[in-house]
Amino acid sequence: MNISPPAEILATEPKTLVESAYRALRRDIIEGRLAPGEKLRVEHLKDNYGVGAGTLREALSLLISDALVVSQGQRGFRVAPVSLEDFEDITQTRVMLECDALRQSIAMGDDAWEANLLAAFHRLAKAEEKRIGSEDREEWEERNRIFHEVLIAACPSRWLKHFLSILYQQAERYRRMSLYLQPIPRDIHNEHEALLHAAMNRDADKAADILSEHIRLTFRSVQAIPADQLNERRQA
Amino acid sequence: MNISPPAEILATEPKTLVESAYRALRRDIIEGRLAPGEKLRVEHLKDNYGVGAGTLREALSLLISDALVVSQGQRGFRVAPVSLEDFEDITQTRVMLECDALRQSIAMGDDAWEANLLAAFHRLAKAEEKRIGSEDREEWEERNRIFHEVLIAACPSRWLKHFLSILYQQAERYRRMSLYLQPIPRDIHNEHEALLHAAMNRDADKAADILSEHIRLTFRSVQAIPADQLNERRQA
DNA sequence: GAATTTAAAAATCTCGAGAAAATGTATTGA
DNA sequence: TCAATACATTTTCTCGAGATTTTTAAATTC
Repeated sequence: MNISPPAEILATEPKTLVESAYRALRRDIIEGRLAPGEKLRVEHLKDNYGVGAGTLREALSLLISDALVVSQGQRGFRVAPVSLEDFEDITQTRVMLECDALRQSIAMGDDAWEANLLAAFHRLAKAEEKRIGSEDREEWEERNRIFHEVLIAACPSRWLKHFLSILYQQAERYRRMSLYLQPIPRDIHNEHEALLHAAMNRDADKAADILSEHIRLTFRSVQAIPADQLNERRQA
Repeated sequence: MNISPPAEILATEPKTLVESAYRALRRDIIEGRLAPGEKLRVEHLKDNYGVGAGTLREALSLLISDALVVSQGQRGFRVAPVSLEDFEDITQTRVMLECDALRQSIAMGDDAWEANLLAAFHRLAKAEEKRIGSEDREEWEERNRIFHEVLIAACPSRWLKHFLSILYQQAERYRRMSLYLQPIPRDIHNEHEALLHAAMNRDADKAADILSEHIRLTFRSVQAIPADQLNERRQA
């Protein structure tokens, strides 16, 4: 068997230097190597990413779409700041949109959707087994994202899915702060499994309830982070 | 009296050439001077907007945030295409988000919000009186946007408002196609007035109903446009 | 000592030219 | 006639250097 997620979810090759720099920067921001609020000096960064100044500026402009970078005219770029208030907003907005998208997806999903969902869950479960503090962390992150995307893949609204992809990215940035600090992670596997079964049984109400709680739990674990550690840089 | 809308809604001066080009391009796309799907050649456009190639590329990158421009690596930029399917999606998503935001705004709005709302409606009404086919059209567009923004201004969710501003821009692009072609506009004034009163009376259900219908009516008038006129360029 | 002014330094913003890729056209061969 | 290949043109992408603005620091004044 060769079950794989839908093509539009798989990452495509970067064709230009702008896109490479864009992805590298996005990774560094989401994973916290560039600290929230940090100033992004073009002259300094262009060496790190091996591109020219104009190219880097373009990549930074693209990151404004994702609200991972902010800029004010003549005062350069900064990593978007973080706050508990902001993450609460992200969480609530995401609950509303993702539940709606999930209901639509459950209502419209066909056999292929079910198959993709099952496959995505399986891939995620495999990554969860060996996740204990290794470098498979990135693998798990990727598969978790795909599972959530496949869940709502059958929702026909492109705009809803577009907004959710932005919110997911934002949430991942906060979530990593929690997982990085928290020694005892909650049992995410069971939540995913319950979500899978509710979706496969086409029980939209139950699935939406589980998803809401799933998203809100992440907020609570971030809420527990000491405020002064929220803006810290991680790793090099 | 010097009642004016909240500062964050008022347009700020462009401080850089990138921003100027960004705004000029955005205007030209929304108002249809650059046709949907049209190729945006940097070498050709940089003269029209009086900036260098790099600067124009940066402005185009910013327009990707607004989903008014699309790009594929090594194949340049294009004006985002339009379709009835897309506008239906925009409409539905906007109905959901804007009604939710309106309910929150009605629940949280204070006296200042009421005053701003009343003022915004008054300014809009004045523009509606003399709107019949003159160049005050742009004035009306601006005041219509501000009225809708003030309606939901008391909603505390920044993300909701951010997404709505994107959707509003998109909808405006479609709406202009309809108003440009349609000789008999519907009575938008009464819809706005009913919306104002429901909001001032804090009747969230009624306000949401009116707003839903208000947004959906726009979709229907665009639906009536012949398909072959949807992708046409307007004016020079 | 605090606040304003002045000057130096750093960073941003901007442009035009060159390298890489894609598009369009002509040529060749079946 | 059609398909495939090779060439020429167009366009995109990329870089480094110069102009403008902001930031930093020191010096002056009250």
